Order: sequence, then structure tokens, then C-alpha cells
Amino acid sequence: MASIKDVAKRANVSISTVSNALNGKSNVGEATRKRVLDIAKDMNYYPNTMARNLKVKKTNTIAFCFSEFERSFYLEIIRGINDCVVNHGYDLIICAHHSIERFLRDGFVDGALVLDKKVKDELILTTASEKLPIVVLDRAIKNKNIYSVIVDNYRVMTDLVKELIQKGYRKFSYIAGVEGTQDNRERFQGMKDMLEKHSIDFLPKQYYHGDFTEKSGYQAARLMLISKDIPEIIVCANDDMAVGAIRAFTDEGIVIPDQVGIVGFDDVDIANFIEPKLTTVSIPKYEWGMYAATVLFRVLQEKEEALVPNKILAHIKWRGSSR
Amino acid sequence: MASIKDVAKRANVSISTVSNALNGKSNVGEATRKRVLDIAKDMNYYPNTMARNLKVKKTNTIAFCFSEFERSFYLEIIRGINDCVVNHGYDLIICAHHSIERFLRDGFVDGALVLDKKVKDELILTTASEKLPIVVLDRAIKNKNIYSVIVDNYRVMTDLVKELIQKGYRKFSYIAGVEGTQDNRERFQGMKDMLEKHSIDFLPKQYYHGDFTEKSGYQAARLMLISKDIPEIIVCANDDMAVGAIRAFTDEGIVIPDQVGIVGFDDVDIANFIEPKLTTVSIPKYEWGMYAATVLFRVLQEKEEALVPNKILAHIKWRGSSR
DNA sequence: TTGTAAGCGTTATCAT
DNA sequence: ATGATAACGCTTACAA
Repeated sequence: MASIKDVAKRANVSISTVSNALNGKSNVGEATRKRVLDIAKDMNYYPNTMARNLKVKKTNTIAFCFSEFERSFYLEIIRGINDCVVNHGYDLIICAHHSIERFLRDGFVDGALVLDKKVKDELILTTASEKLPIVVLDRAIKNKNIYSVIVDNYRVMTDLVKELIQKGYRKFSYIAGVEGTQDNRERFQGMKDMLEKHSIDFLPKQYYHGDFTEKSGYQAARLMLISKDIPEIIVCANDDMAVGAIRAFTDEGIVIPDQVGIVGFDDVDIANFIEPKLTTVSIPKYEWGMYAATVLFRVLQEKEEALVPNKILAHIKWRGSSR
Repeated sequence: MASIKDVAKRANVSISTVSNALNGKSNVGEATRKRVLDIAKDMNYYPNTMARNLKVKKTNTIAFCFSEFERSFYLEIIRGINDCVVNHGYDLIICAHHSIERFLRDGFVDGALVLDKKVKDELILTTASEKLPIVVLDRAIKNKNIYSVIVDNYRVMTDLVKELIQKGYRKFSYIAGVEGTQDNRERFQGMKDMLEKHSIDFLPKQYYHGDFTEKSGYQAARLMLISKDIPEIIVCANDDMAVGAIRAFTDEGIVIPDQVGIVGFDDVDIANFIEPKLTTVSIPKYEWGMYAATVLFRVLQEKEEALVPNKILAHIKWRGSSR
């Protein structure tokens, strides 16, 4: 691979002249500049990024870290991020799993976006710096050089439940996601608070355990069937479980939404395909990614001070699975 | 950021001793080694990858290049690749779109996998080298240091059509994908050849143009309806178009598969949700990614000579949209 | 066992 | 306008 030396040799100039010519400095004669450029092109020469980065502390590269390949909506988020990054003339590298540490560590990138529950808070706290601002999309961290852009689960869930109450629903059940996850906590809390506000009871037995999988939703619904404890409306912590519940009821000839209503969260593809179509909460994924990247660039351009977490607003898609 | 110098200073040794200690060389005393390691840890020191790469020509990093965010099946492929790469103790960086050039150019990575139609053959041909073997997943390139791992569209399509013929179908139509793409070409050719082999006519008017989108499939089916030219079985170049066709017929009360059969290609999520469920071709995405990465590592470990293109076998999922 | 010094490919500073 | 040289952070002969 041709280096700056090779070009210098063939152009009969010093390497500094080559460097200057290539970087458009004004201190190089027009004739030499042209000659150097031609030769560089001819030799298929490109400056070595790593060597350059050793000197110049700017990589024009942003990292996006994620690892949950199961959930296809990450692609939309990546698309949003990518478009923003490219618009700013930067490069994007996406890294998965444990590679993250290395890339964040040593000035490989100018900034990072993280959407990976497996990345521990501690790693983020220790690697974020003036030189490497980090935007997190899956948690709320309040710290210097760290910025959160997260979905406002709580807010949209209160809205959803409020409207369900307005539609006349009183007897609620909740199929929960993995205990301890922030998503599950906020979504549940949103429902609970709104019910309370309307003085509607919510008993522990109305809370069904689940783990975000379709199967767990199916099983929770089976449990309701067996115990003959079918509510008026079931709020599920995500769509996959809602789909499972719909299947369980449909299998038993229970008609949705006439005999029981079901709502989910996420607006996955299937939500719009299953019969009846699922009422759910849609997260504007592309915009989420785009906005998160935008925040990062605002920071990089020093137009931004530390902020409260940026909340992305989701919106409700009313479909046939609820009245 | 702490550098090797800082560690050396605090440990009262030379930087080479630090380097040797950290890299587990045998030429360093047990006492010093421990002291250096402790200090390094305490200072939160990690060697700078770029500086190291400047010396040692090995990055232990593989790049995967893609850009078509629309198609969610890329996630599965990435998962396969990632698992393989991690198993080998390497890091994976995924890069999108134009960033590719830069990453491939200057020894950023030890090898690359490409699944991005937007990347031109020329770029691959010029960047692949002894130092940077490239595996392509979306085209067949026969060249030194370039290896293809591609889906055998032709083979599975001939199988599919053969079985359709055995099931009694004689009157075929084809809804094509984007003209000129290898996928469309191979899939169409597979069908055509098998029909020919069974002396079944296929006239130009039985070929309907499409562009891989659901809408184009819908329109092609509308065209059949209007011209009252409904075949016994419609072979679609992909699932999205097959879904469009199903919708078009269902809208008109045409019963599938009784009045017309439809088969697709890809086995997207919807294929298993739409009513009737779509007979289609399933590509083992995870395995595809895993295998492609495996080929790359075989090359890196010099266990592999240049090969004919590796073909991934797909298989047929018989469902309700065909007899 | 430890240290010195060269070199990887750049850019930046300072002479010339 | 051009060139010599130091420096970026690291590894690796080679010397001590």
C-alpha cells in the first residue's frame, strides 16, 4: 500500500509538501500541487487514517452500539442514525457486543450512541468524556458528557389508559414484561397511576407475569381462561405478548374485542397483520435514531449544554383489538 | 487518557518494560510485571489500538458492509456473522454505505464481508488483497482474495417449480422483481428452465413486471384480474409482491389457493401471518452469515485456497397459498 | 531482567 | 514555496 513517502519520492518533493498539497494548504506552489495530486491519484494513494488519528484528534466517525438482534425495529433506528451521521459528513460504525469497549476507548470515534442493555452503566460512565460524548437511548443517565434520548413510556401509557377508561373500560389486567426492566416498570406505572387517578382498583391478581415473549403472553391468557378471570381489557407490556394473548383467546373462540379487549406496545409488523389488528403504541423509530444523532452533533459542535433526558413521544394506534 | 508513558513513569520502568509486561512477554521479572499490571489497571490504561496497528499489521477486526435497512432479514445475517466473529476472538464493525471505502482502505480491518448492492464490483476488486480478503454475499465474483457465499436461487427455484408441476399446476405466471438484478434473473431462469424441461409453455405475456415491492405485486395481480388472465399458479420473485398479489385477489373475493395459487420467495415474517399463509422459499439467514464469516476465517488462517462460489441452499416452506 | 532507540504514516512547527 | 524534524503511542530488535 502506497504511503506518503512513496508519493514524495516519485514527485521529487518532501513528504511535508505532499501532506500540504493533499490537505489543501496554501503554502505550496500550484505546479507542484497539481503534480503531487496527479501522482497520488495515479498511485491510488490514500492517507492512512490511523496514522493521521495519532496526530489529529478527530476521526469524523460515530459509533452506534447495539446487540439485540432479535428485535427488527433496530434497523429503523439505525437508518435514522445513519442518515443524520452521513448528512454531517461523518462515518458510522456499528458495533455489537463486546467490541464496544475497544472502540470507545481509544479515540476511535468522536462520539457514540448506545442502545444495548448489555452495556453496563459503569462502562458508559467511565468512557464518556469531553473527547467522547455518549448518547444513550435505553436508559436515563444524568451525567456530564452523557445525554439520554429515550421513549417516554410513562407518558404514552397514561394517555392510552386514560382513553381506554373514557371508552368505558373499568376492569383491567396487565401482562408484564421482564421484571426489573425500565420499560416494564414505566409502562406498568403509567397504567397504575392513571387507574388510581380514576379511582379504579387494580389488585395484585390482575397483574400477570410475562417476559416479553409471545409464549408468555399466551400462557398468561391461558391462565385467565382457566381461572375464568377474564377482564374487560388487557394491557400488555409489549406486542409480542399481546399477540400471544390474542392467539390464546382466539383458540378458545373468545371474540376480541367483544368479549375482551387487548392492547400492546411497540407496533411491531405483526400488530398490523393479526386478526383483529392490534391496538398498540407506535414508537417513531427512524425519528428516534435521527434525533439521538442530532443531539450528539449538537454536543460535538458545542451548541449544547447538559440537558434533562430528551423524551421521545410515542403515539397510540387504535385498531380492532379494542373498542 | 493515560498512555504507556504515564504508566512507565509511575512504575519507574521504561516503556518497553511496560509493553512487555502487558503483552505477557517472558523477559520481565515477576515483581515488576505485577507492579506494572496493577498500576496500569489503577490508571485505567488501555493500549491505543491505532498506535499499535501502526506497528503490528493485525487488527483482529472484521468489517461487515451493508446498507439496505429496509429488509429486516439482515439482522439475522448479522447475528450469524457476529457469533462467528466473536467465537474467533475478533471484533466486528458494521459499516453502512459510503463509510465502507475508508474502513477497507487502510488496514482498519483484517477482512471484510460485503452484502450491499450499492458497493460496486470495482471497489471490491481494487481493495481486496492478500492483507484484506473479502467475502461477498450478494454477487458472484471470481477473483483472487475474493470469495462468494451466495444463496442458490436457481437451484431452489427449479425444485419449487418441479414440485408445483408434480402437484398438477400447468398454467404459470411470474411476477418479476427489479429487472437486471441477479436475484430476479436467477429465480426467473430457474422457473423457466424447469417449465421447459417439462415442455410447459411460458409466453412473454405470462411475465408480469414488478420491482420487489408489495404495491407492484398488487398491481400485477390487478392486471391479471382486469385482463381476465388468471393462471393456475403465480410464482413471485419475492414475498412482498406475493403479499400484494394475495391482497389484490382477496379484495376481489378470489379464493386462494382454490382459484389461484401463489408462491413467494424469502420467507419474511408476514408470509407466516397473512391468510392464507404463503408458500415460500426460506433462506437460512443466520447460517448464511455464520458460514460466510467461517469462510473468511478459513482464509485468514490460510487453510483455504480460492474456491468456486459457495452456494447456500434454501428450502421450501409449503403453506396454504398453494395446493 | 531492563533500557535504548528505531520505526509505523501522518501532521505541525520551524527553518531555509 | 519547500524541506527537515519532532511528535503522536506503540512494538521490537538490540544493547546493557
